[in-house]
Amino acid sequence: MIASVAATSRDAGDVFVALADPTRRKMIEQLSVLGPVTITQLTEVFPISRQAVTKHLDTLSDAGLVDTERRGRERIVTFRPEPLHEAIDWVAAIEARWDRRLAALAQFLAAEANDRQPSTEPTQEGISS
Amino acid sequence: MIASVAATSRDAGDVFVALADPTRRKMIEQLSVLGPVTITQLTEVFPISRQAVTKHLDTLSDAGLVDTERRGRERIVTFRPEPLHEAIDWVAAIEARWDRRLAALAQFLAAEANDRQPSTEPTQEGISS
DNA sequence: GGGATATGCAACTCGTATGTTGCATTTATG
DNA sequence: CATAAATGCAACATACGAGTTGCATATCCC
Repeated sequence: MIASVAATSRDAGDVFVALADPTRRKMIEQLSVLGPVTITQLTEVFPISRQAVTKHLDTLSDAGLVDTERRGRERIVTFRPEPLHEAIDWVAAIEARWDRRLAALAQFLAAEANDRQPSTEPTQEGISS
Repeated sequence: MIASVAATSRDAGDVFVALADPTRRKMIEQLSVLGPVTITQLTEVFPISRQAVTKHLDTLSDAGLVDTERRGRERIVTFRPEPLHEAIDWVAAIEARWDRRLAALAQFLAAEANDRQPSTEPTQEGISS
C-alpha cells in the first residue's frame, strides 16, 4: 500500500514550508472560511499584488493544501485540508518518542532506587561521549 | 488568562518557521530520542559546522522548542515539546472551520432540495463579488 | 601554568523566497 | 468585433536564511 502519496510527489516538509509564511497561513484561514474563490477575489483580501498571491498559491499547491481548477477565464482555488494530517502525524510521532523516552527514564530511575543492579537501562541518557 | 505565553513572547508562527527546515526537524527527532545533549555532541550527528548547528538551535530556541543551560564550559540542549501544541491547535482550528463550512453547505443544499425557500443560508458559498 | 576542549562573536558568501512591474494571452460581453 | 476582465509568463530588486571561516573567550585537566 503505497497509497496516499500524491502523484506529484509531495513531501511532508512541503507542508511545513507552506505554513511557515504568515501570509500563506492567513490565506489558508481565508480559504477555510470563504470556500472556493477566484485568484482575483483572494487578492482583494491581501495588500500584495496578484502575482505575489499566485506565487503563494503555487507553494500551497506544492504542499497539496490547495487545488485549482480552470473555469472559463478564471481559476478557482479550493482548500485541501488532507496534507495537514501529515504535519500532525510528524508532530505526534515526535511527542510519542519523547514520552517514551521519559517513561524509560522514569523506569530506570525507579529501578535504580529500589535495586542497585538496573537490568533494563533506558535507551540513552544523553550521549556517553 | 493570558497564561501559556512565554516571557520572550514567541509566536505560533515561530514554531512553523522552526519546523520548515529539514535539518531542524532532524535535530528535533534526534533530541527527542537522545535526550539532553551538548552542542558539540549534536554537531557530530550532522554534516554541518558547529556554528550552523548553533544558528539552528537559536531558531529552535526562538520557537521555544529547545531549552539550553550552561554547565561549565559546555551548553546542554534539551527538547521542549510544549510549543508543538500551538501548531496542532492552529491546524485543528483550520480543520474545524472547514468542517463547519462543509456542514453548513450540506445543510443549505438539503434545505434547497426539500423546499424552494432556504431559511438558513450557509455563511457564504464563495464570494458573491 | 599551559594546553586542550567547548563555546561565543562577527564578517562573509551564496542561494532563494518574497514581492514588484511590464507585457502577452485567453475569455467574457456589450 | 472591440474592449474589459482574469490570468500567465518573465525579468528584476531586495532581503533573509543557511552555511562557512577566523578569531576570541571561558573552562577543564595534567
